Amino acid sequence: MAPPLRTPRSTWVEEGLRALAAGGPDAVRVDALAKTLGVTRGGFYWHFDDRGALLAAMLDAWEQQAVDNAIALAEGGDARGRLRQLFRLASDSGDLLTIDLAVRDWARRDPAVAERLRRVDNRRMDYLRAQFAGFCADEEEVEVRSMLAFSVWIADHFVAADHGTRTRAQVLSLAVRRLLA
Amino acid sequence: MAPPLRTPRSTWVEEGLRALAAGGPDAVRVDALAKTLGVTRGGFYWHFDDRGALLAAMLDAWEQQAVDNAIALAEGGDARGRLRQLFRLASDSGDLLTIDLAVRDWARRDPAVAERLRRVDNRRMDYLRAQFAGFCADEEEVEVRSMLAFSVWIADHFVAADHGTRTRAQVLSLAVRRLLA
Amino acid sequence: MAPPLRTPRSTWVEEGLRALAAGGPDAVRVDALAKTLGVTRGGFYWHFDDRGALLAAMLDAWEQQAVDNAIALAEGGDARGRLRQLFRLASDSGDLLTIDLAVRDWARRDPAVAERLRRVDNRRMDYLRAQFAGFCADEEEVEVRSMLAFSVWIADHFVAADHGTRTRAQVLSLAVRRLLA
Amino acid sequence: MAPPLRTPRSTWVEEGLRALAAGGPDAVRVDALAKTLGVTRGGFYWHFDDRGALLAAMLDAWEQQAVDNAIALAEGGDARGRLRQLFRLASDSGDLLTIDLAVRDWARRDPAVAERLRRVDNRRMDYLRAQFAGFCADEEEVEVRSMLAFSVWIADHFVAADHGTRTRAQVLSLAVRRLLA
DNA sequence: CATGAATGAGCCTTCATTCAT
DNA sequence: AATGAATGAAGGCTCATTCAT
Repeated sequence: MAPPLRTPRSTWVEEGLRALAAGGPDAVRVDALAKTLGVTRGGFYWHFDDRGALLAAMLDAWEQQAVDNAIALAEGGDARGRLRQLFRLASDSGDLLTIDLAVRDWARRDPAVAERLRRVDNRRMDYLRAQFAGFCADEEEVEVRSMLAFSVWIADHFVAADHGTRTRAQVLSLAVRRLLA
Repeated sequence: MAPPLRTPRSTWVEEGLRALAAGGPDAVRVDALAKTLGVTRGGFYWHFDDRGALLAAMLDAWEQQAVDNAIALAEGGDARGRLRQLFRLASDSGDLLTIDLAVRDWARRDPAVAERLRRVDNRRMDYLRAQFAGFCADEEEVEVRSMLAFSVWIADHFVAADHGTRTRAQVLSLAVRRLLA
Repeated sequence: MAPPLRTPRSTWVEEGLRALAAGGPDAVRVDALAKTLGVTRGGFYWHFDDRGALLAAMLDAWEQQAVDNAIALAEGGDARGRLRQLFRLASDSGDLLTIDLAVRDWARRDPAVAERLRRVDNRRMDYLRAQFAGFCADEEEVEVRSMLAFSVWIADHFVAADHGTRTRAQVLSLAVRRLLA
Repeated sequence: MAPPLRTPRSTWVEEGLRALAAGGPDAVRVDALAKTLGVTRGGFYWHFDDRGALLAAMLDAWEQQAVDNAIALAEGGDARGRLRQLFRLASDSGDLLTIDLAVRDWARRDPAVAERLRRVDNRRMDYLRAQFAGFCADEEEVEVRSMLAFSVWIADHFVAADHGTRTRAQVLSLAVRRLLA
């Protein structure tokens, strides 16, 4: 909020990702960002050729973070522990996840974004497969469980239904127990 | 394409839903629709107070369809058969599903839309629960399976990952077999 | 200046040509025209797809006028009389001529404009040739005189030099006498 | 292209004239020049108060060159030879001429430029008169021929018409022969 | 002399909306 | 119901200019 004398490129990217998460790619408007950053929109064009260049930079940053994040989560414990940890973090780390959802939606309309998303999702699935393979001999079983796990993770933020007397977290935890059996 | 002399309200709604599916709520632009319908925007304002009124009407129409559709799918066979049928149709009925995804994304930004989505999703989950209860005694088990099924259905259209030597359809079918066990 | 309730397309074209004459193609700015016409720039886009469409329409209008004008000047008298008339009018009809000069300059930077200019100039030269051929047997002589006449006409508005004790008009008239000899 | 460690004032002026020739005064943009010179616009403002100062300096340089050039062309031979030489060079020396045309056009919109152009054109006409007077007794004749010669020179670059079976150069040469008779 | 960064005015274009017919 | 035309608020981009370093 405090207008820094110099607004580095990265600041624009971060603010852009925030806007993306909040309102989708259409909400990434140059002067909206400028206003939020307390600078004028003219300065933006020092760092970026045009709005498209910002969107591209944002995708780069997101891809970077998404991968780094997956790697960071891998630390410590055994396979089951790592998976449990993954699910726990999924519910928490709001910011990264909201960006993820926004990118996922964006991908439905932009083939280039779809391609990047595929790259990231594949790396995540690879990681899931590696974990399930740690305690699950049948390769087919590994694939199905990985897919179910990933689906639950994604759908968690798109499904709006209630679960009667149980909370969503409870049902999730039951599902996880089954997947880790 | 053939411009009917009179363009009824419903035509605007249908075209609006098509635009929503293709590009999200921001793509529902009055003159874009008018151009597609081969008329000028003037007529629009005879049917609707403003753009917001169209969006509301679109949501009404979608809610109606989404429920009718779930009911229509219930026909014939036993519980397992109905669930299998559900999954089969989910992969096919492109149009309705694309609208569904667009609404789901829209809901993340608009509380009123979120509320409607919750209503619709709850009815769908109720239907799923009823089917699983048909061959599954444990209530907890019913809830978990319903949730997994719904998650897979939703995530199917958001996940971009590949499945190695298997196709997505194959993995899906393996997952369904497990859920129906 | 009085804002008419309806501003027809032709008004934009006329005002555009005025701006072109006064400041070259770069001076044909949408909101400058709008301000002059007393309307908002938004209305412009009802009549034209974009600024380029206006420039194209302006060129069409100019080509039309330039040709009609040359034909209109052909009326009455013998060949020498028509040529004298041409030179007389050239000095007077300020508006059309200023547009002509602006187009001529514009053509140096835009190949499409250059092509149109060539069309118009060729028709004018054809007309000059026809007149000189009326009293001049040698074809070569006709070509040279036509070229000199056209050159004098064009250069008249680009040459800034003085002529000592004589006015430019006097020297011009001497030159014309020689060309008509 | 090789960026000198120090970019002297004259470099900016030369590049400015190049831009003027290519696209008119509007094309003389500070950062466009900077980019071409491989430096940033910062240095520009060390040499010039503002854009206007550069334009003024460009005009100074052009006036200087235009006069030097006219004098340089005067060398050797008799009057007729010098005139022939003038016409020959006119067709060739592309760069200087293109600048000349751009200035001539600019003058139509800027009185200060018009004034400078008048000065330069007058010196050129004086030179032409001196040559024609070398073999032409009648003063009136001298004036008319000078004017025609200058007109042909100027118009040569503004007229777009064709000359049927003859090339423009051929018609020009015929015209010159007549003027030197 | 020069760079990196920013300002602010100005221009082009889009779009929801209004209104007379 | 619909057309033709216009308004006005955004929003994207360019460019002359300024300024700290």
